[in-house]
Amino acid sequence: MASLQLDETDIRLLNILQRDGRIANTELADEVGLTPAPTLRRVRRLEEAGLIRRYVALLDPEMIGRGFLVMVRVTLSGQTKAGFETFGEQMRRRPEVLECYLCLGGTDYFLKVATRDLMEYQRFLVDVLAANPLVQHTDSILVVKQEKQTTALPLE
Amino acid sequence: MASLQLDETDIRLLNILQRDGRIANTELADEVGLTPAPTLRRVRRLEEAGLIRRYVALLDPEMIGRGFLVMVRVTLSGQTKAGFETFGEQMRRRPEVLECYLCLGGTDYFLKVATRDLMEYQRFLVDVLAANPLVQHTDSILVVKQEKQTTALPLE
DNA sequence: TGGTGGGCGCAATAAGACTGCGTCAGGCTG
DNA sequence: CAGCCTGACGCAGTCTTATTGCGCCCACCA
Repeated sequence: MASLQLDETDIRLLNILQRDGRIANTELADEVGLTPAPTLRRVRRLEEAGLIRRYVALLDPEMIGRGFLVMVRVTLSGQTKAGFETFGEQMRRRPEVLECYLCLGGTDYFLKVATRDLMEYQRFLVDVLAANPLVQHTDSILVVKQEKQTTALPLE
Repeated sequence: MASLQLDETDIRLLNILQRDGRIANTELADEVGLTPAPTLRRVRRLEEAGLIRRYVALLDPEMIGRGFLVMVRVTLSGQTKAGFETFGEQMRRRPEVLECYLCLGGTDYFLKVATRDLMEYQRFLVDVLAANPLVQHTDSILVVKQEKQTTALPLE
C-alpha cells in the first residue's frame, strides 16, 4: 500500500477529526481554509486509504455504569498456541474487557476492564479469570484517577 | 443530574453510534424503526445529557507511525501531592502518552504509550521517564498483538 | 514552451438536518 | 369513568450540507 503522502492540510484535517469526528464538512473546510468540495475529497481519500479507520461516539463511562476501571496483568498456566488463541477469543467475547493485548515483559496478557464498581469487578475476577483453567496468575491494578485519556494519536 | 432513563431504543441508538459515529440520522432512524425527527431529538437529548461525550475519528496507528504500543508501570520516588500533580501534568503534555492513570496495586502510575518503534520508545523511556527525578522505577510491557481494542462500552 | 496531472473553486442537484404543529397513548386527578 | 396533562411520534416545509461534474490554474516534464 502506498503510504499516502500527507501534506500540512491533511494533518490539520486529521487532527480536527480526531477531536470532533462529526464536524460538518463546511465547517471543516473553513478551519483548514479550503472550500467544502476539495475538503470532502481529501477526507474521502483519507478514509479510503484506511488512514481514518472509523468514526465513533464516546460515551461517559460513569453515566452508564462502567466507571470502574482496572488494568489486569494475566499469566497463563502454559504458553501453548491453543491456549493463547482460546484465551484471546474468550476475552474478545467479554463485554467488560475493552482491551486485551498479548505481551512481552513478564506478563502474558494485559487487559483493560470496565465495570460498574469493585463488586462487579470482583465477580469478573473470580468467575471469569480465576475460574479459567488457562489462567495461572493475575495482578489487578485499580485506577484511582484518570490523568489523561485520549484516542487522538499525535501526527508527525 | 437526573440519571436519565434509557429505554430499549436509546440503547440501540447508543450502540449504533458507538460503532458508527457518523451515520446519517435518516439511516439511524431506519435502524431503530423510528422516523428521522424523533431519532434526532433522542440523539440530541443523549448528547445534552452528557451521556454521549463526543464523536471522534479513529486513525490507523500503523499508518501514521504509532504502531508500537507499550504499557508502562511507573513508581514515583516519593508519594507527595506535588509529585503526583507534577507527574500527571508532565504526562498530559507528552503526545506519545495516550493514557495515564493514577493507580492502586503496587504501581503509582500506569501509562499507555504509542511510538513508531522500539527505538523511539527507548528514547521516551530514557529521556522522559528515566531522566525524570520523580520517577523511581518503571516496568515496560510491550504489546505483541492486539487481541481486542474497542471504545464501545457495553450497555446494560 | 506546449503537454499533462493534480488539486481547487464554482455551481447545480440530491440528500439530510431541523423545527413547528397536530395527533395519540398512558398515567393521574376529580 | 371522563377529562386533563405530559411525553413522544410522524408529517411537512424550510434551511443547510453533501456530493459531483466541469473548467481553470499551477507546477513539473519533456
